[in-house]
Amino acid sequence: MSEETSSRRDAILDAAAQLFQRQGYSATSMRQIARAAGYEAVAGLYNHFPGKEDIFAAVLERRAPYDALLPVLENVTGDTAEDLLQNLLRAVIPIMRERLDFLQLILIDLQEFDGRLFSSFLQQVTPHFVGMLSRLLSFPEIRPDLKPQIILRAIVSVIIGYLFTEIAASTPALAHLPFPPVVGEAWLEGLVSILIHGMTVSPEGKVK
Amino acid sequence: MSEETSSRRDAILDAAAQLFQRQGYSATSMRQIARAAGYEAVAGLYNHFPGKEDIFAAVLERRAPYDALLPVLENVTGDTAEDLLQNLLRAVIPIMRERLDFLQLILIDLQEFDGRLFSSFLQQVTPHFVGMLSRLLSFPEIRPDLKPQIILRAIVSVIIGYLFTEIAASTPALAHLPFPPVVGEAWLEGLVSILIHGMTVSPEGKVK
DNA sequence: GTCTATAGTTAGATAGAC
DNA sequence: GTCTATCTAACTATAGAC
Repeated sequence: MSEETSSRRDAILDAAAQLFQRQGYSATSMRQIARAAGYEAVAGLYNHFPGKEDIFAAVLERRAPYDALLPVLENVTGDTAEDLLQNLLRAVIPIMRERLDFLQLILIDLQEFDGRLFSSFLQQVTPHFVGMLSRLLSFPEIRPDLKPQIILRAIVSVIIGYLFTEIAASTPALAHLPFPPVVGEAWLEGLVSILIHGMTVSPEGKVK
Repeated sequence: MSEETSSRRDAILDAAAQLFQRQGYSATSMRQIARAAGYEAVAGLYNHFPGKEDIFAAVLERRAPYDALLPVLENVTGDTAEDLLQNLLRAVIPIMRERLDFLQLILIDLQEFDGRLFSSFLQQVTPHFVGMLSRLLSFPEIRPDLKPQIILRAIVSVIIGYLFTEIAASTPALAHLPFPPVVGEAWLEGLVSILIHGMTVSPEGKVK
């Protein structure tokens, strides 16, 4: 494997990633990938990968945000539960937002390969998530009536939901809401605030 | 259009829906649809639909949960904001959970057709969602510092995130969490409670 | 390692008998 | 409306010259 071949390999993966995201897996042909990667003919691809599925697997592995995500889950801290949660979401959501391409690839994996590659991603990430969760639960102000599983699912749900509404918000269909647009970090801050404090103020000023 | 042809048409749509969900759009062939619908040959399909894209569009339209969703958004009420929110989520989430098939079809639409059909769905649903939101905002205990757009997005995010973690929870990769399983309605109740009250108890017993 | 050429298969769609 | 038969085009993958 010389330096030339590895840069060719990278060109293939970059081209394939773009095409898979735009068109899906089955709708993207080996010929399209070859041409986008600078080849005249399909056959060149088979010098680097055994087949189409292997290209997709390599693309997904390459785009997985392990490098950015795992250190955050390992190291995020805070003086209070609120502080920790804010630091977590303010770190994780921008990471995932910059990798919406990875999210799209995961969706393809769920449809075309029954989520096999996604499962392997989850198995590598969840232990780190659980470590973060135990630090969060050690704070006394966390409501004792909430089970850890439910807190974990709520956090993950908000992250996923935020990313999806981010995609949906870019479609023209949602341009007709009778509200002025909210820009930048305000979205994230509002969501964090709701997750931590809720959207209501209890009449007694006391929660539950 | 006799009764026979319309039942044939239904058979085609049911067969196509299953195949599209399992395999995606491009990976599902007209021949597969024809056989699953009881035809010996492909040509039979073209007596009912001009082409493959038209079959997919008809499938999506047929599976869209307008009938169950719109009345809920129109009519849901409550004595307090908490009551209204609980009633809303407890009605909407089971509806969507029973229609996870629709969610999968939407994902296909996002990949294969740039979300064109999803946009049309959103345009029909969002006005009803906004109507519900204005009733919610009329309650005095809703935190005045939260903008309506952010509350709306938080609600939608939680619904979407809940549905996705529902799918992810069914994969074997998540069977190894060091927690006992939570069953049934407890998931939903916990999520609603967090959305309304947050996951922390403020030290002063006062929000923000 | 990259090319030309092509094998072998399958795709969506159609013509015409019945 | 459903069938048999078939068209044209595209697909993944490979063999072999260079």
